[in-house]
Amino acid sequence: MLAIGTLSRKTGTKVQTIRYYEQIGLMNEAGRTSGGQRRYYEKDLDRLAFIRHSRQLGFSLDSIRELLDLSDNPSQSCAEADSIARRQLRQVEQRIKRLQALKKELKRMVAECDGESVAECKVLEVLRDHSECLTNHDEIGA
Amino acid sequence: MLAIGTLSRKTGTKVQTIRYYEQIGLMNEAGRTSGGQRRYYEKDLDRLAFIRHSRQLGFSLDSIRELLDLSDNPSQSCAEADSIARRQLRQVEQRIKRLQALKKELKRMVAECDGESVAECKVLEVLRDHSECLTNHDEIGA
DNA sequence: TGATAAGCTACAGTGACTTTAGATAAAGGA
DNA sequence: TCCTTTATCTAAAGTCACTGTAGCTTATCA
Repeated sequence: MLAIGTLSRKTGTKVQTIRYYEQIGLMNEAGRTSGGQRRYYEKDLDRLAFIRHSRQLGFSLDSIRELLDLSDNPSQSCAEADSIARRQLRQVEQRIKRLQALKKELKRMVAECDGESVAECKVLEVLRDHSECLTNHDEIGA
Repeated sequence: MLAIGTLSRKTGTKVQTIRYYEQIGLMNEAGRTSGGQRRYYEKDLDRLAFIRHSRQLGFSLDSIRELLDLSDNPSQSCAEADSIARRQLRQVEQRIKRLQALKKELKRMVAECDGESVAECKVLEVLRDHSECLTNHDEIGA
């Protein structure tokens, strides 16, 4: 029987995060000691490891839920797991593309800046004037 | 005098987002008509465009706040704006690196999967067993 | 005048957690 | 056995950067 802290250490997951996974139904409800502390089996550790690894590969919790369902029913076709992974791959590729466009523009920004006063700062100038952009970066963010 | 919808259209920002920027103090409080609707000047439009462009380049709202402060005090040295931009560039480069590692592993995952039953699914297998990873991907996510 | 579009506030929801506060339990040493 | 330290518990709020909803009011134009 493993305590939550052991799962935490072995998977590099914060204790609160494990409880959160239980709360949203991604981890099964753990058994409890008489004092009310959670205790886990090896299979719970495996499941958590699966979740964490999938998260590290960028899968959303929803996707992970699907993958876990598949994993729990091993007689089904693999096609669905494959398509989830391919979708994930496409998303990753798109993010890379977008970030590379950002990198290009940021590089240009800092390259043109020669450290004079803000009045002539290229960084701020570029940010002010979108029309100077080399790239169109429509989407935002992470 | 520009209505909020005009700013919205010209900058591609949702109306609610503009109001949100006002709420958190990123945009100045707009003047109002007798009926209570917000009205803006060109300079507000410029400021919003600056914010949006910076967001598209991945700057956090906190960084943007700093950049706007600099922009409002044009006699200062440009060094700080430069360092914020460089920090941003580093972050973008790191994200690209990480995503490329993910891409590699996802590619390997889907390449090895031949569409048989879940029991032999390489995708799920790889997710189950972190030790098979080619890469160490410590950080998570976006 | 009256229809329609645009705007208003206030609040809840998103994803994937993290943080905090305050209390209780377990484990190990003297 | 007692004590101390470490681990765990619950419940709720906070994070980031918005987005969505409900129900109402204002502005604009024919």
